Amino acid sequence: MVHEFSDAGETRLITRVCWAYYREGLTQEQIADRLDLSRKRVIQLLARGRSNGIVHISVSGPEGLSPELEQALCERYGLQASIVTPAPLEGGDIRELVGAALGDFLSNHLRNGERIGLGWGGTIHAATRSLRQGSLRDLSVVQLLGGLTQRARFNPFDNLSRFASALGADCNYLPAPMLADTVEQKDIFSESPQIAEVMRLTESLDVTVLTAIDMSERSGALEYGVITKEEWQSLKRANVVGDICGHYLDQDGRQVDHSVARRTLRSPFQTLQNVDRRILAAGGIHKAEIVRAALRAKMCNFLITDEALAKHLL
Amino acid sequence: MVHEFSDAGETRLITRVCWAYYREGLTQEQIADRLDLSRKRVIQLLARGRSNGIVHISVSGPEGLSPELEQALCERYGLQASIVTPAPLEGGDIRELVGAALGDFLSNHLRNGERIGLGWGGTIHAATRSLRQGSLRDLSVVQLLGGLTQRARFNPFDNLSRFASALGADCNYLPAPMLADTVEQKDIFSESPQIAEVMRLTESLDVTVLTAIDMSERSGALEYGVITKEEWQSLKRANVVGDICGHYLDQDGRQVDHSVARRTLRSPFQTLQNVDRRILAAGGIHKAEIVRAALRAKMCNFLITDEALAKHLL
DNA sequence: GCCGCGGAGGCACAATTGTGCAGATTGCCG
DNA sequence: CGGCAATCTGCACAATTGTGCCTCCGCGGC
Repeated sequence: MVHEFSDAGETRLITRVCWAYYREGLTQEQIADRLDLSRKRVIQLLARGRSNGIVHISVSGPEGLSPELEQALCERYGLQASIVTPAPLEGGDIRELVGAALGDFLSNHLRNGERIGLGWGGTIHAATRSLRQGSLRDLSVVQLLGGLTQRARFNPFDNLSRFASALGADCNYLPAPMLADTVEQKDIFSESPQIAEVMRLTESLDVTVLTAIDMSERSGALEYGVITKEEWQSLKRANVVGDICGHYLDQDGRQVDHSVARRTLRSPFQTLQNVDRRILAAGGIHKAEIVRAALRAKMCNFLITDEALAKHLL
Repeated sequence: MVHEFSDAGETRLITRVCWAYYREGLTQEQIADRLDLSRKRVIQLLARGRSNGIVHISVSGPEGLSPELEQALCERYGLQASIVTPAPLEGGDIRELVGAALGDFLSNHLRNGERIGLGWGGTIHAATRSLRQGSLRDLSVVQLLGGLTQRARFNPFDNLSRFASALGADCNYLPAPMLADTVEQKDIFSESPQIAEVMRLTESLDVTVLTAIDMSERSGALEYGVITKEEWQSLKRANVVGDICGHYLDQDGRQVDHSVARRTLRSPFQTLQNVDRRILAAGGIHKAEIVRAALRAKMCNFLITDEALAKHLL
């Protein structure tokens, strides 16, 4: 975490080693000999190459991963495309898998010069590790909702910076808390020139990458202290099933007017709806309700999810 | 080679296994247990997934593989882009490496619905193994020059069919010999409706994938019996340094009028020049002269090559 | 100068992967 | 029905890869 940006020579070496290993098919030992490195170091360089996107491994059949489910989701909910990752054979973190699929998808889907709005969460965090380096130029990334104060495991700021650095994109932070203490405070933030400027950027996005927060006990909202237990209970009483980038929805996809919602600093609903390509990535059955709500509200036209959730939605 | 197209269930299983291995990170043994397969079979399925593009491994730094050389080539020869693969650490077949880079590049570069003209040779053969499956739709591939009669290792027909099946593209064969016995014979072929129709297709290509044949002793032209030893000598005397898809050039990139050239059945020079994106993939210093000639003639605006040849060109 | 810290190399061992071989099974053909 | 060929399985072994541990070295603080 300390030297996020290692020097260029290092990157060079990683590329060379990864090429020799994955393309030329040499063994680690051969590479170590030829390049005069220890085998240990070769292993380490390979690992780094994999984790920062110099090496990119994608898996996809001719018609996608789970053709029927993908097809069915598209038809049922009027999506432009969807990706359904196979159910994990072994426990494993679903966010890793869905995130990997998201990263893959974005690597192929984005075009030079596009502006991307970014949500936050474990899924996006995982996606950064699957973004392919190179190829794309002049991207910029914009934060869609405020940050968290404490150093949580997944912080929108951290999310954004990793994502941007993986793509070599410009970074537009929204330097404000996700949830203000009062509506008045939120308004003060919103009206500050810096924040208003970033908000304006969200009016000309090419793509959004959205994430869903659910209201279950294991919800990230509680886990990372976005909201208090009391707020959580209050939201549940108001029939909220979760939120998409700070927009709280009931099970039919209607926005719920609630104190928490009014105090949340994020790009407005209409602005998000106007974006051409809206990608929602979420996995795990505990997110079924909120994802269904998002689909009903047409908040996304691309869905990336896992087999279990896909089946629940159909 | 027998069951080129294995049944869909097989493909399905491969995808599943590859996903579990490369994405979930399970060991082969775990996968064998969960899916009730022998470990041997898992290994085999993984290998098949890699070789037919279900699994795709790409290696590329943030600015490409050899940024300086790539940059320099673009400037010197007015290319839109170029890719230079690192020099192999160990012997190894250069065509495999350049071909892999070509496959990679095409996987990212092609767009839905495009029509691709295809040359032939070991490089293209290798590229088919690096084409990523899925993502692309409604492509079609057109053969740019005639085929060979004997079952050589790399036959344009074989090349084309592998390439097309890897991309799920339509296939347009040019059912005629690459080199006719006489000019009259060639004309008869050219005028036959079937062949004329395919030739017409080459007038509306979006992309061409060209290959260079050199005139050295180890040239593919001799190796695969395209031309006889006598013709080879005669071409050399006429200052021919090689050919690009049946167009024989001297070292300055001028077309050479020679009996062999006149008898070769291929898409005309002007037609090829009119194509928007013209990709030439060739590696190895023995191809330096013909590649330089091709660059001078502006036959390509994308070049994929290896480090050794790139340095020779600069 | 001394100490502690962090990174890199070397070594050894464990896990994983690749491959060859004998034997069983399947399906096809005569 | 028997034989044959192709394929799969289980097993064993070799190669490759991953990891922990110890040591050495350089560096900065005290």
